[in-house]
Amino acid sequence: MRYTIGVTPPVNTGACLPSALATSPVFLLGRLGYALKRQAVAELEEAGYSFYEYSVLTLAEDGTCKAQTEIADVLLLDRSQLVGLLDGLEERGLIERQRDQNDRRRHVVKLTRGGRQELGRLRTLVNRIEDEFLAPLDAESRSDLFAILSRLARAHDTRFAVPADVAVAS
Amino acid sequence: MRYTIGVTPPVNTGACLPSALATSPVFLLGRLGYALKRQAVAELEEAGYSFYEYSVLTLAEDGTCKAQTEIADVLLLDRSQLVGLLDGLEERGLIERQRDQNDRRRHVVKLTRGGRQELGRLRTLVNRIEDEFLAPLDAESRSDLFAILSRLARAHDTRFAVPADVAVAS
DNA sequence: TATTGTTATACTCTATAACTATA
DNA sequence: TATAGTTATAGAGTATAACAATA
Repeated sequence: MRYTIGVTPPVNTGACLPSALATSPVFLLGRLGYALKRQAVAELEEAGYSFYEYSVLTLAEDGTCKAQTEIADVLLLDRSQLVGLLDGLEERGLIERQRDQNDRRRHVVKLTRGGRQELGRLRTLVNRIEDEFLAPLDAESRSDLFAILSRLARAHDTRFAVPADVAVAS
Repeated sequence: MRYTIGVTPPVNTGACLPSALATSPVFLLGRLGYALKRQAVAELEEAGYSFYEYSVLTLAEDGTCKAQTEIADVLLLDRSQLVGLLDGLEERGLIERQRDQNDRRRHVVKLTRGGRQELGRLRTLVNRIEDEFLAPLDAESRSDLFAILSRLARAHDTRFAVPADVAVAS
């Protein structure tokens, strides 16, 4: 591992980034995104899960994506990658695969009771990591950041589109 | 490649991310950082450079890091990785390695005139990509975002520390 | 013929260890 | 003995192609 926050503080060699890099949005956003995710990946791994497995459990709970292809598409990974992930989760009794009776090629992925419990644990873990990461910001800055990131995400990635009714309801 | 903005718009399969993921800072920040960097990586590659090569050229221009170990530390990559990068840049006449006369184990990395020219081209390229990425935001949101990201970066990564005098001067 | 889930394989990065020359 | 640069190797993660079952 090369870069984490919290667990392994970055080594201060005294050297600083040149401002041409330190003030570049690509560099800033790329580095922060990577650092935060790295931290989440590390702690999830300690808990026995990969970040993908956490994402898959979340998607299985949501239930909008039933078939494996849909799950893979939403998570931007290949169908073939998903197979091994689901195998592991199924062996641990966290999800179940059932044949879709309408189209027997498809598998419907369902979260088990145990899977729901584990997901709750993992979500608590991730929430704490996020809080720690955002700790240097006051409440207003946090909500500003969230609003701006959401706007960018919606503009660049249709998967972040918010169904209007849902947005109003919740 | 799985995820780019601009060049290859994300495929809209109609499926949306569950809000538990879409509203998660880890997911948002991770995804946006990855997407922006991915775009920069893709276009730099078309121009004949890797993102690391672009970073190395920038560092060589800055001149604060002279030895290879220092450059590697600041860019969070291993010394051994840097060797090949510098080989390629030197073959193309963009940088030069000279023995440090005070400590003959060390190499001093210098940007050549040609390297400076190329760096100018690449920086224009990266600036354009960043502008396109931030296009959905108004000027105030952009400066808010930049301020917040900078604060987070300084809090979590000492390499982003701003020497006080430099901060005032520029 | 096209699609779903699956399997097997290849390739790219990155991490690690070991070597040399200098200190 | 420790450090700078280098080289070579191994591993993780990902991309690609091909297969069987079903539509």
